[in-house]
Amino acid sequence: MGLCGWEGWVSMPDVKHFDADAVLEAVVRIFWRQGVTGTGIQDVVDVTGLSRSSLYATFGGKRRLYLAALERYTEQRSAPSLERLAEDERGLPGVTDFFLSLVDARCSGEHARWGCMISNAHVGAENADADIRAVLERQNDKLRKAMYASLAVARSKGQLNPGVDLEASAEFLALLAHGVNLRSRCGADASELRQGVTAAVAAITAPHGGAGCLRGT
Amino acid sequence: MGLCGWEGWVSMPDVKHFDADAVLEAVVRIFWRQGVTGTGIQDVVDVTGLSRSSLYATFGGKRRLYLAALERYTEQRSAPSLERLAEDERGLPGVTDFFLSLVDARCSGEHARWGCMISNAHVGAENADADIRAVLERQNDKLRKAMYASLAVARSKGQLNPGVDLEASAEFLALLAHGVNLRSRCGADASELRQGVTAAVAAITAPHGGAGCLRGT
DNA sequence: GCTATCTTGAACCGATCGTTCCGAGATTTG
DNA sequence: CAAATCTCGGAACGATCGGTTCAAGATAGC
Repeated sequence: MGLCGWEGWVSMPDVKHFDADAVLEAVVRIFWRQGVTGTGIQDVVDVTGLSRSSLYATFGGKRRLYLAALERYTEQRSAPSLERLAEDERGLPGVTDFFLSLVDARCSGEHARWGCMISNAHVGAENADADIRAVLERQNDKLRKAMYASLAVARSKGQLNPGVDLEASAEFLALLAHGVNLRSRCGADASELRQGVTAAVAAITAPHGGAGCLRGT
Repeated sequence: MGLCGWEGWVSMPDVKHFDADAVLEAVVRIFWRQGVTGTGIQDVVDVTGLSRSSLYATFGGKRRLYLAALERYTEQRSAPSLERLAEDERGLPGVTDFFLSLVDARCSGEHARWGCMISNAHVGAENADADIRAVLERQNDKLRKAMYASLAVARSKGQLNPGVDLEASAEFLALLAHGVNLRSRCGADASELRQGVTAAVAAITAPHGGAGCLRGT
């Protein structure tokens, strides 16, 4: 913005007096918890500690601010676990781990009952914005593709029930993740959620050593 | 309110000039679409056609108004399909029908892309209210119990995979329904959602005549 | 120190928030 | 018709909304 290199010389009389990254993280947290309509600029001012003018000079406005926070969330919070899932070489155990750690993250620790910022954005008025909706759609694609990758590994390892459709099951597991995120906002028991996701993974598991196929007892 | 029968006589000079039920239905629709934080009293005035004073005299305030709308939604929109599911005697076909008609209702027709008012309320700031949260929890219980009932029928008919846990699977299908509701708000394809829910039901289906269990070809 | 640039807090803008109040008009009873 | 009572439209309440402006303070290079 200031150092656009006009013709050789440029002055830099002052620098930002705050850590823009730390500020954005605080913004993520409040939008994550309260949503965009539930959060006022004053709230953002309060949690970041900087002034309205600095906020607007740096980010531009509520819409741009939320968009920046949403992108940061996807990169820092969502993408890592999705990549871990997509690159997991274990198959179904990777899927199970994904869901169990999801339940943990949603029900305990610092962000308990906050849900997922992506899932939350599906419901709020923010989904009317095309740019925001594009982020949500892109992230949902990532989730589904990560699920598909792990399911494909599971198939190659013979962990999957023969009748399981990879594409459709990836979709259904993605929907399940959204359901977990949503229910966690209302204080759902972690054990209940664990039961649910465990049952879902068990349902697509091949009837080898696990449950199922026991006939006499 | 007016006819509390003091001492034999009571006056009734005027009656309400509007259909309270029709008004509440309009309130349901706007809260359903926009949520509680996204809807102003002015919006309610606009869609109902009556004035602020009548609104407050009849319902009491925004909180009470939303609560009344939420209860009406559960009775008129949610409960019927849940009861149909719970009393369905077909087993898994009943579950499939529930999900397919859910997808239809969420993706087409008058209320397309509105999601479910119950699911939506999980995300909004309204879930901080104890009374509202009680409604959400009660309704989620109904959903899970209805699923359980249909799964129990399915088991008795031998439609279920032997390893399927009724309780846990009811939970997982309830989560799936929330996922469908949530994704529909972002414009998810009906065909995608149908694929997902179909795969979920297929996963718990016994390997009889359907998919699965085909060994040679 | 001087100057240029950026940061920042405070004030202000029009609009909207949820809520309250009152007068005018409608309606039922005697 | 007259009296009593309720309804309801509209104005107005104070507070907060998102957004802008501006002068004073801080910081850099000269």
